[in-house]
Amino acid sequence: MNKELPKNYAPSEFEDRIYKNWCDKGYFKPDADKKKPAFSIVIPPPNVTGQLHMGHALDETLQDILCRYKRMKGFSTLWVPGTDHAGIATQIKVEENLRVNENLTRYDLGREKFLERVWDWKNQYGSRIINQLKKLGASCDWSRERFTMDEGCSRAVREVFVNLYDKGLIYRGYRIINWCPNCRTALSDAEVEYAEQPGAFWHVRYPVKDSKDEYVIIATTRPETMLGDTAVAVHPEDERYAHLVGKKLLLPLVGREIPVIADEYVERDFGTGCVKITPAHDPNDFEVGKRHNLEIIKTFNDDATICEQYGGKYAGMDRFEARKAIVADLEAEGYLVKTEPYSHNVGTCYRCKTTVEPLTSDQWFVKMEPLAKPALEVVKNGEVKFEPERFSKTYINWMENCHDWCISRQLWWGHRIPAFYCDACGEMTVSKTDIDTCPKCGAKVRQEEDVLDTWFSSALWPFSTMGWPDNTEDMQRYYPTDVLVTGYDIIFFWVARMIFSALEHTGKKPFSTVFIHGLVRDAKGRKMSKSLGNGIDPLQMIEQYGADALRFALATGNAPGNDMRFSDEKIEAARNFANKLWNASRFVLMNLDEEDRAELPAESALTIEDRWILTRLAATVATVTENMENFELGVALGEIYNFTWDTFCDWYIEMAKSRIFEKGSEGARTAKSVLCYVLNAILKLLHPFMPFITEEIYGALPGAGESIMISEYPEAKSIPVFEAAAADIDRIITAITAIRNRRAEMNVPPSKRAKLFVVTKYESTFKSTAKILEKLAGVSEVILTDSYAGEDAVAIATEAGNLYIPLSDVIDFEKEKARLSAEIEKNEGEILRIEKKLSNEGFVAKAPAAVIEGEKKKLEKYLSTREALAAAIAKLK
RNA sequence: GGAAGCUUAGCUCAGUUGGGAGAGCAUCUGCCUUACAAGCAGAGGGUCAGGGGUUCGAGCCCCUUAGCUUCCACCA
Repeated sequence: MNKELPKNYAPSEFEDRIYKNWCDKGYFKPDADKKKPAFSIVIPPPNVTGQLHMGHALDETLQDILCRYKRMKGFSTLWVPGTDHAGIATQIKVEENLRVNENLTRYDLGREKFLERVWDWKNQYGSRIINQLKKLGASCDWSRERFTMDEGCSRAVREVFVNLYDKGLIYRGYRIINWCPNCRTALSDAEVEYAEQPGAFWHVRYPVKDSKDEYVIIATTRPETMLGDTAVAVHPEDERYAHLVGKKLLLPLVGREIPVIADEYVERDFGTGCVKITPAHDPNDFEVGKRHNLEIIKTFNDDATICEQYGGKYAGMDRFEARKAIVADLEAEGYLVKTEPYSHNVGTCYRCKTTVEPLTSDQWFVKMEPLAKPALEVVKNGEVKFEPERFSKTYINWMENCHDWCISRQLWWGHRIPAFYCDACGEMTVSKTDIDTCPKCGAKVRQEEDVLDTWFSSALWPFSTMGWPDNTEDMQRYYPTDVLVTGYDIIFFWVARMIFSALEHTGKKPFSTVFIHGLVRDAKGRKMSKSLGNGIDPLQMIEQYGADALRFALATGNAPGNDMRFSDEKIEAARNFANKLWNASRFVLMNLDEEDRAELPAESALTIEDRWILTRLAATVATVTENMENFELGVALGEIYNFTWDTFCDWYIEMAKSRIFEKGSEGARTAKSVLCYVLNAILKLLHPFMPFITEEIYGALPGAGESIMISEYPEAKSIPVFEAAAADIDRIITAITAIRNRRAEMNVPPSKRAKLFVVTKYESTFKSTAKILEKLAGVSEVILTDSYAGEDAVAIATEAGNLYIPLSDVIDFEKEKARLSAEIEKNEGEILRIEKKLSNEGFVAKAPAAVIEGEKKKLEKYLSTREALAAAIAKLK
C-alpha cells in the first residue's frame, strides 16, 4: 500500500523534521554544476541580537520564494545569510543591560572590557534570529553565513575605507552634524527622523549697542541656543533694517556684542525678518556663519547640557531646563516681547527617539557627489531596476540631493576607523592594517577612537560576503547578485549606499533588481511597535498555524510595494487552504493502489474531464510562471489557490469520483493517474510558497523523487491541451450550476432526479461524465445530442413529478448570442484599430518590419476569430 | 515647499498592454453528500471617491476637485 497521510493537518508534526532533512541533504547549497545558470541573493542582514518580527518574516519569505522557484527552475541558486552588528542598536542594548543588572556605564568598564561584554552578548544571542529564520523555512546556504564584523567583512571595510581616503573621497572635517545626546554620537542625515511637535515662538528684543532705546526683535523657537549667537541676520534688501547692518547688538543676558549682518538666507516675511545666528547649533546658521566668517560658539556638552565655558549661570543645565530658565530671565529683564504657540518639525534619533541636537564637531565624511553620479546613472538607464518601478523615483530624488555622508560614530561597538595619529609629528596615517608606529617619525601612534556607521559595512554586503577584495569563485560566479529584497524604508540607508559602493569598488552593480515590499501593519493599520504592544510574533503564528500558513498569509493579497495589514483572519484563511490541500491529497492517496503512477496515461484513455483539467493546468502553469518572473508573487499564488481549490478540488476530484469508485477498472486507473499528475504539479507550483506541506505530501506520492526541492518546476509546454473538450466541460459546469440553483429555488430534495440534455462532440468519452452529473446535479439521465435544436430541456424531479426546464434556461440562447455579439463587436474594435494603424503612413514608415508583421498577424487572427464567431451565432439560430 | 501612494462589496484588499467587476472574511439559506464543518452547495450585497476628456469601448489612459497615508526638504 501507499503511504497515507495522518487524518489531521498538523504542521508542527513535520516542519522541523523536514527542515532538518533539507539541511542534512545539503539542498540549500548551490548546485556545483557549472553549466547551470547562477542566481543569487544576499539577505538583508538582521540585527545580530535582534528577534524575528513580521517585517523580517515578510522579507525572508519573499526571498525564499524567489530562491526556491529559481532552484526548481534549474538555477544554481545561492542565498547568502548573515547578520549585522548594528552598532548603535546593539550597544544601547548592552549598555542598558549593564545599567539594569550591574548599575554600570560603559565608561566604568572602559572600551576593551565593554567590547568583551558586547561580544559575549553577540555570542549569546547571535544565533537566535538565525534559528528563527530556519523556523520560517528559509533556504539559505548556512555554510556561508556571514557577520558584518567577521574577519572577511572587516577586511573589506578597511579596504574600502583606505581606497576612498586615498582617492580623496573620505575626509575629516569640523562640520555641523546631527548629534544624539542620549547615544552620544553623531548621526547621518538619514538617521534623523522628523516629527511635528508643539512648541513656542519667542519674540525677543536684542538692543542696539550705543543706542538708548533702539532694538531689533528676533523670533526663535530655541531660545536656549542664544548663548551661542554670534550675529543677527537680516535680508540685504529689507529696508526696515538696512540702517542697522554693520552695527552691533548686545546679546541679552550675556552682554556679548554681536554684529547685524545681511544675508539672502533670511526670509523677510517670516517672523520678524531678523534671525539670530548660532553657527554652532543650526545647520543653516552654520552656512551663514561660513559666509560671514562668524565665530562658532559651541554651548552644549555631548549630553546636551549647557557648557561651562559659555554657559554662565546656566552651565550644567539640561537644554530644556535651560530653555525655561532663559525664557524666564528674558521675561524678568524685559527682553521678552511675546510668546506665540508654534508647531514645528523636530529631528529625533532613529534609534532612541531622543531629540537630536545639531552641533559642530570633528567627524569623518564621505564625499557624495562623485559617488552619486554613476549610482544615478545605473538606475536611470535601467541596469538596476526597481520593482515596482515607482521606487526608482524615491531613489533618484534622494541621490540627487544627498549631502556628504557623516560616517564616524562615537561608539565603541563597530569597525574602528583605521586612522592613526602621531602626537609627536602630527601626522595622520590611514592604513589597511594596524600600525604601532608613525611611518614618518617612528613614534608611537594612537588609533582613531571613533567607529564607522553601521551602514558603512552593510553597504559592502553584496560583495564583502562573496569574499571581496579577493577575486573568489563566489565573486566570479554569484556576483553581481540578481535580486535584492527589502522594504522601502531602507532605500536610503542601505540600497543607495550599496549601489554606489559596489560601483566604486567592484566596478559592477551589486544587483540587477531591487524588489521592494511594504510594511506589515496590525489589523487596524498601525505600525507594529514595541511601545504600542501591537506586534504580532511570527514565531507564535508559526506555532499556532504553521510556517506555511504564515508564509502564505504574507505572500498573498497585496500589490507589491504596498503596506499590508496582518490579521488572524488572513492567517486562518491561509491555514484553511493548507488544510484543504492536505485533505485533497489524503483523498487521492487513500484511493491509490501500488501500481498507480503519476505518469499521464495514453491520450486515447483520457476522458473529457481529464482533458479539461489538463488544459486548465497548462494555463495555470503558464500564468503562474509568467507572474513569478514578473515579481507578481501574490498574483501567482492567487492563481495556484484558485486552481487548487475551485478547479481541482471542487470540480475535478468530484468528477473523478465516479470513476475512482469503480475499483480496478481502466477508468479508475486513468483517473487516479491524472489526479496524481495534477496534484504533483500543484505541489511543485506551490512549493516556493508553502515548502513544508508540499514536501510532506510529495514524499507520499507514488514515484516521487527524494525531495520536491530538487524536482523540476512544471512546464506549460509539456502538458497536453485540449481546448474543445475543455470548453465542453466549462459549458457543463455552467449547466450544473444552473440546475443546482434551480433545485435550490424549487426546494427539490436531493433524492429527486432530473434529466439533462448535453450538447457535445465527444459522445464516446462523455459516457462516464454522465455519472458525474448524477452526483453533482442530481441528474438521473443524460441525453447526448449534437445540436441545440429540438426539445432540449433539463428535467427536475419534484414532488409532483418531473418538471422540464427548457435548456435555454441553462444555456441561455439569447445570452449566448449577446455574448458572442459583444465578442464580435470587440473584435471589430481591434480590427478597426489595427487597420487604422497600418494605414497610417507615419507608422508604417517608422515602425520596424517585425512590428508591422506582428500587427498584420494580429489582424489576421482577429479577422478569422470574427468569422468563427459569426458562424457560431448562425449555429444558434 | 517637493514627491509618491491610496479612495472598488459591511470589513481587509486583488484587479498585469483598455473589452467578464472579483477574492478572503462577515451576513443569509440548505447540507455531517464515504478527503475536508478549518468543509460542501447556493444567495444577497458595488454609479469602481466626485467631475470632465480621449476611445467603438474606461476601475485601468489624460485633465481636474476632494479626502486619507507616507517619504523627502525645511523659514530661524
